[in-house]
Amino acid sequence: MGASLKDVARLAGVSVKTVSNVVNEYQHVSEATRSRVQEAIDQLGYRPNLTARHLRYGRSGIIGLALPELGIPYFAELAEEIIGAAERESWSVLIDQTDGRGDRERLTSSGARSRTIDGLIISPLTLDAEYLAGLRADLPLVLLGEQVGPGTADLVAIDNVTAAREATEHLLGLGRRRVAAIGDQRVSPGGTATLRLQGYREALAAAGVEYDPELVVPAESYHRPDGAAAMRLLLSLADPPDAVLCFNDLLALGALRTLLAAGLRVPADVAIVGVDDIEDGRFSTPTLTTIAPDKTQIAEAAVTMLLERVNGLATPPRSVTARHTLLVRESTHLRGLAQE
Amino acid sequence: MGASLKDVARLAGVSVKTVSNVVNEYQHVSEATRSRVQEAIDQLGYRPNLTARHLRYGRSGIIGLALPELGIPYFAELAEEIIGAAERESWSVLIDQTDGRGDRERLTSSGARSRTIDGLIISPLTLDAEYLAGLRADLPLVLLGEQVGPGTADLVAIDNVTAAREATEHLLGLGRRRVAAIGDQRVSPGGTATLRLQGYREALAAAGVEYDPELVVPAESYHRPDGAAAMRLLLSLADPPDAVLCFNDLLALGALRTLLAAGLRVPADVAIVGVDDIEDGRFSTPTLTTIAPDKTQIAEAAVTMLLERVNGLATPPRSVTARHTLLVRESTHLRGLAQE
DNA sequence: CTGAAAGCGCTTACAG
DNA sequence: CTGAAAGCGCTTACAG
Repeated sequence: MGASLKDVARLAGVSVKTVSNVVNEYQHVSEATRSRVQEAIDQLGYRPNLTARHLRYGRSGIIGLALPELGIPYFAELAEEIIGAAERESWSVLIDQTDGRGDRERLTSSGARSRTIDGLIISPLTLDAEYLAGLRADLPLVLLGEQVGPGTADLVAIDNVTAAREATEHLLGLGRRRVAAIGDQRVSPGGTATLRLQGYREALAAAGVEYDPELVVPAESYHRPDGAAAMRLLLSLADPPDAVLCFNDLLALGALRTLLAAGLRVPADVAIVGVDDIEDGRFSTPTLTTIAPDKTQIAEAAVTMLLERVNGLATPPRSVTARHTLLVRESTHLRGLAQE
Repeated sequence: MGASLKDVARLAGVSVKTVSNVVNEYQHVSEATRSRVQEAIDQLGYRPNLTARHLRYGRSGIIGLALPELGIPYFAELAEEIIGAAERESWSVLIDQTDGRGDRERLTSSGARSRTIDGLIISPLTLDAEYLAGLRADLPLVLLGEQVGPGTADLVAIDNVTAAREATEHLLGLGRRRVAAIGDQRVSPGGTATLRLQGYREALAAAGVEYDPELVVPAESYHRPDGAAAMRLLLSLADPPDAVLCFNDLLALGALRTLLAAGLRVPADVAIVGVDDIEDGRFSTPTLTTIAPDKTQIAEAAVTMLLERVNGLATPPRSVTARHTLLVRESTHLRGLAQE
């Protein structure tokens, strides 16, 4: 295949060490030697073998990114940011999709446990403890969005309670009093859904609106069809909602579809807020009001913390709270464009 | 850090070769030896070092996937399929984003040229020749969607001419005669856009409708804002269109937004067709008629062809034409749900 | 059925 | 400023 250091050394008539010095741009190589070596490199089309370099260094230069699925825009957008942040530090990213049919199979077949990664950024949204247990014990880990067990690893997340409270306050501020919530999940006790539900309830309580369990609809997953189905359920109530907080934008877009298909007006009849700020919501009709997490900040914090761990940092687990912003768009704004 | 084969061998009182035999499940290891070795493995928590294995084998077990950006749903969905197909063959996927600000910088900084990959699947939609030139000459390559130069590498794509012709015929079949096209690009002569434009023109010609260059609007990139802007341009014409073929779904969703915001009805006033069948179009209002490429087939063909090359196959470049289907939804179907 | 040794391509003390 | 040698952890002929 390709030429090795040894080949270059032979051709240039120098030692392997000298070639290595040139390749790695070390000082103290005479100009004459350097150019002779460079010539040999060009002539042979030599390229360093990173695998060998990694073996020597005891690391691969690759970090893993474990996500439920890239088909969910929020994760795709986040992956984009994380790959960018990692590349800026000269690291590569290997993506592992964890959701869908057969977590276990995939875990085994892809050899995630012993795979060539120096660290892992993982979004545990739908991950069971089993997945984590299957990982190398010494693998540096950063959790995205959600704690798994107490103080397991570094964490970066937005303040979910506050975010949900602000979104709900916004809906209440429009004068709505039948505010529903879509996306409840009881899988993980301290999970995202639980925190968002808490924020929702805090806002209701502060406004003196009674909490009605009937208005809280769970979602098995956070895709558009789940939101659509949940909204159909809410519309079938004797006293249906006039506003909905959806725990992500995909649920909100599904709910929106159900409302429009039922001939209802958004936001005139029902106002909607989502979470994530995916691009879809900026071009739907009506456009979608949402809580926008600072994805760039999340990606950069995750990569920074992970690389610190990879480089040997040994402090107790840390936690970064990323910024979030409520973006008011047409789905809650009566003078919006597409009101008809 | 972790234990090596040597450590296990020492603890079990056997040679390294024997441990390797056990780990790789070779025949001809006595049951007694096997269990003794297995015990040592468990005790030390030994895991094979893949980097070393890869160095030995002369390959990394990793393939690269170079895409414009994951933020474009079509690419995210395709990446999902490709990662899945690769994992089924026990290969990992490293993603390289090529678009956006500073292709060149990223190419250099990420070391794509010498990176640890055994082969590359690349979607050259927005890639310049420079990127390809920067790659290892001996790197097995599969192109996605679009040829770059004649017979450069294996290719998998749908029949773009036929797909565009069918979509246009569908619009003409609704009785529309002012059929616009959004997404023209003159960057690459034999590129996707050129082929789709050709199919569009063939359909017009076959229906005896005169080709009006005014109705063909270029798009610099294929995002929602490009589609929205192009549609605004079309609406400003003296004789605006009553149907639009968009060269991808994102353009179509952008165009849809412009139409609805302008108070027009879709499809009553203007019918729309896209290409890609991304999930967004299944939940927009109205839902989006589209050409659906068989993404699973594309992913599997690409991975299969690439791995064949990696394994030494040396035939001339091959070409796979993937299936596509026209999915008729509300944006061209008058009796659709959300007509109001 | 098992062992001792070479080598994948690199870097890094250790000499000179 | 440059060389010779060891070693990262693995697999694979080659012996026995």
